[in-house]
Amino acid sequence: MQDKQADAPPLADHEIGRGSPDMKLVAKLFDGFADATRMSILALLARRGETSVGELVEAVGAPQPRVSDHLRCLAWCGYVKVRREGRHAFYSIADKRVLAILRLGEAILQDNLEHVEACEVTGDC
Amino acid sequence: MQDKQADAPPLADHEIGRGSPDMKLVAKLFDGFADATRMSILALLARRGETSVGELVEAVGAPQPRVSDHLRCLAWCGYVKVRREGRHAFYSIADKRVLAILRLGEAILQDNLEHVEACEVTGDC
DNA sequence: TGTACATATTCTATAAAACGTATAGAATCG
DNA sequence: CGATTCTATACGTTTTATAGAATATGTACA
Repeated sequence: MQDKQADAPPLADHEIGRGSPDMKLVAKLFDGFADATRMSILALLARRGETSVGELVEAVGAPQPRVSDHLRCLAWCGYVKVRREGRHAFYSIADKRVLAILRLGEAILQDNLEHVEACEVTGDC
Repeated sequence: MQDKQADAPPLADHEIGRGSPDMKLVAKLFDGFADATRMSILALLARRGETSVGELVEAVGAPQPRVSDHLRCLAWCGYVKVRREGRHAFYSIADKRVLAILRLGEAILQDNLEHVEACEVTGDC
């Protein structure tokens, strides 16, 4: 177990939620990460780089319309970008900060695995 | 508009989603950030440091049971910790990586404000 | 020990989101 | 030009999660 308190200074007043102006938007944005299918897609793009929809469908194991739909969602958030070439569409991570968030999330998860797993069993939370 | 491609190298194979093992758990974890009430709570804790439930209720403007419920959720994820003192409960951010994620999320949002806002209007995504 | 206060839990209803199926658009190939 | 492939969209259904109200737990204090 490493030190969870390392790095990252406390937030200054001008950062985040001063009077909670756009908390709904921030939540909306993070919702992009809060789905297993989208996470699988992001993880694949993170490892493979630019990938076609067809390959993603095969790798994720979800029906094609669902993958397309989630890709559209991820594009709205600015997480992925698309390059079209003929009848193919190649997606890739559009913002490297997405990778940073994925890493942080995985790290937190590994330090709290038992808890989060238990939480999932109950359906609560 | 700054360079979104700065920092963060591409993910190595041993990182994230190798065969998509616990993508559901990762998604579950990020779901902690995907709610306006929870985001408000986290933002407040980030700025004020340790805060009692009562103060949070007043600051967030949500009914007390709801705040308590979301706090429980955040605690499950390991995002916040509680210190009990008499009949009071003082919550604080338990993991500074949470602050890092909040910052990254806000930064991405600011670069995609128009898009995400439009996305919210439709109810889609 | 009884009462007031602070926090946590339970339950039901409603709203949002994910799913599956069907289908439409667009481009290449025969 | 017809057929096939790849991707995107639309729709109805089901699940999930949030909100709200009522209530329980638990501590302090008179």
